[in-house]
Amino acid sequence: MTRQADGPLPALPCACANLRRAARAVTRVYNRELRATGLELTQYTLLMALNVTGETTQGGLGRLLALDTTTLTRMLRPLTKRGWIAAQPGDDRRERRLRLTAWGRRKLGQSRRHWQRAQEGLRQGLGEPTWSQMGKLLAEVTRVSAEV
Amino acid sequence: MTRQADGPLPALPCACANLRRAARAVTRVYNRELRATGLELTQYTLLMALNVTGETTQGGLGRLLALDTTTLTRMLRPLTKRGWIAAQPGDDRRERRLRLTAWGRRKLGQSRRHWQRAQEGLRQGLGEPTWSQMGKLLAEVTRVSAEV
DNA sequence: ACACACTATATGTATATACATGTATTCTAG
DNA sequence: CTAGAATACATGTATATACATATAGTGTGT
Repeated sequence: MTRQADGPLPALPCACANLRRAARAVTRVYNRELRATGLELTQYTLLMALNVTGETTQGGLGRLLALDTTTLTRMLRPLTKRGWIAAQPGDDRRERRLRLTAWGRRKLGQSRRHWQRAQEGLRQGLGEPTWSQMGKLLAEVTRVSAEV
Repeated sequence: MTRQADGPLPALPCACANLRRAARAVTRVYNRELRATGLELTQYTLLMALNVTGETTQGGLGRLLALDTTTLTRMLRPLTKRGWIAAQPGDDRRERRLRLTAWGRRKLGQSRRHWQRAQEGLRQGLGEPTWSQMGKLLAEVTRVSAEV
């Protein structure tokens, strides 16, 4: 990306644009650290989420991440291909039940310290009060947007 | 998207994942309102940004939006195709100078009230103090992430 | 003027993301 | 039990996004 020396970026009139711009900027920070692992932030997120939930369905994962389930169909493909996530039909045979494989857990474990460098860097850059404010704020924004 | 009745989504351990999840949820709110206009939020954002800056270069627009300039090459294509944005080489002939056309300004004007419905809905849903907190917070997050 | 570093954008490739629609499966009213 | 509604996921299609690399243009030191 083209870097800049122009000081802080002016706020945009659109809250959504500001949010997406922030997401791009932050994603770059995390991806830079994760580069060494061969995982991208979004892929790390899927493994992390599955590790948190334990076995779940594609729809359940999509709801947790506020991701369209049909988007997940394709996002999961490279991860199942590489053997980090396993999928099999559930008792309700429309469902795909997803779980981390042993390899997936290992991959997640090996990548965690890289992820953590990014996360700690951001936390330090923001400072503790701002950091925890961000957590609360994002939860609230997501809640409000999802319930509309 | 699959809707949910599960109450608030649990926070994820990763700040970037939380940020991206919020961005997806909020983007859906805006896109729902913008649907009637034939513009998507990201396209509205480009028109809005060009309207704010006036004539600028592709690189300048990318820096403003924290978007890779090579990403813009393709994001701009449908908008120039439809005649809302005009591009021509600058005095420095490597540059593409971009500007809103009259049509583009009109399109932006016609779409503004739809955009505003989304923005006002979100603002009301969050309440004024949280709303302005969000503005400051996103500015800070973007600044910190961009300067690393 | 020239060689070389530097900059701005384009292209190749891969993933992320959503919506409309299709298909298989499950549920439910009668 | 069955017809039709509802659900879960897959596919088609379009845009969003980034990075590596290619190309063309600019600036600079000698």
